[in-house]
Amino acid sequence: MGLRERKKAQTHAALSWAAVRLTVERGFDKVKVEDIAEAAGVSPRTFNNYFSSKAEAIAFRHLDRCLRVADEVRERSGEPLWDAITGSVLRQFAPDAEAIAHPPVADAERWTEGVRVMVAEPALRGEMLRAGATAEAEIAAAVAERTGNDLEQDLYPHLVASAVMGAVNTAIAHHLRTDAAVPVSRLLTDALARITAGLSTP
Amino acid sequence: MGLRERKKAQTHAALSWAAVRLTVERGFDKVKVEDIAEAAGVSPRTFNNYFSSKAEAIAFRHLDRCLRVADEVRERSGEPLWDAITGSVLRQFAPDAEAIAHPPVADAERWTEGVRVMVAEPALRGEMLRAGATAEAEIAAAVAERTGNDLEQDLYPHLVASAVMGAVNTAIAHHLRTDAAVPVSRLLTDALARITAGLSTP
DNA sequence: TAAAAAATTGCGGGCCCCGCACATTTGCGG
DNA sequence: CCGCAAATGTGCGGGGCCCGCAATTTTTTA
Repeated sequence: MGLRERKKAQTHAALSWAAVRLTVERGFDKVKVEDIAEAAGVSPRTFNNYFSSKAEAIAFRHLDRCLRVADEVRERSGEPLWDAITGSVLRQFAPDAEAIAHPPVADAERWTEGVRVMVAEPALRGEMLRAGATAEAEIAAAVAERTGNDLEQDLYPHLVASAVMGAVNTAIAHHLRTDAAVPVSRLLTDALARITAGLSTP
Repeated sequence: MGLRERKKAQTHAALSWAAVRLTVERGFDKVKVEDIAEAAGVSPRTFNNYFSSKAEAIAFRHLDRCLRVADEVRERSGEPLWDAITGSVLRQFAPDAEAIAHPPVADAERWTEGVRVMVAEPALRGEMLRAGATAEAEIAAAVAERTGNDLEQDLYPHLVASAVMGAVNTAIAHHLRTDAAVPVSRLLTDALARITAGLSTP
């Protein structure tokens, strides 16, 4: 990867990180595109060269994580499908590598509360879900690749992808709803296990 | 219901129908809020008293259908859970009661093609998914009511709701992707059956 | 090092959405 | 049947988002 692409990726990350941080701190509609651009050190106009909306910039990190699940499922063709899926999901969502990779936030309490407010924002929920749907398509393709299904004609890979993203969303929502009484990893494994086993019996 | 509420419901329906029709005919970004308001016979300002965005107006009919599924699941407490779910879903989505209830479109070919373009619109996909998520919460509540689960603490009702909406979305997407070779009702029953049975085996 | 390709920026404009105040309509009790 | 309170519709104005376009700066390539 040349210097050019690396800089682009950096700007992408800087913008999306700034968008998330400011939104968590102040709330969605108290952050102007201008603020985000300034925090990332680019002009306001440049912001929209990278993201087509403020919401998209915020959802970008979520999209990225979900897409990595698809990639990992593709790579792990050695183990059984559902082991690969569960493993990939846990890797991306369990220890919340996010929090570690970035400048750790001073007040963790305030931060998670801000996140709660953020994900409740209607405008963002739509964009988050859209990110999930985009990733879902990739996961479906990865599954079809592994199982030999036809991505166009067969329902199975799409059902799997949809169920996986549904389980992930449900687990995360539960985690945010209850106060982290149960570790996310357990919620994720539980949810995925129940999906594979079938939901007919409570 | 008084005359007041009935008029409100009428305006709601008129606006959302106009929004859908114009969007299908011309494409999302060639329809201005002004156009929709005019087609519904109200002022542009009034539009935003009913819907907080153009996309929301278009997704409203989808939301309505999904919410009716939740209602019906609540009502049908006589039969087993999954029978109630499948039945409710089929009732709402199978014969596409939509097309019958409204002034039938002249050129059905052109219409479905327009719908295909419409649902591909990024701005709308987010809003559609958001509608699905809203309905999902209601369905989860309905399921919890029936099974005696705790809506806050238990994962099961949320998993069921998520899987159901996922199945519906997947089936509809499949229907739009392939050219109606298989009836929607069959796709829906198939998808739901596979969900309940478990997805572990292709 | 010069030319080509690509990214950033400023400007201008269209549109969306909302708050506010005012007009209009509706429901209700006398 | 009537007038009044409450709810709804409307016009105006503004803030903000997003994009097309063209000029400018930066990076790559020859």
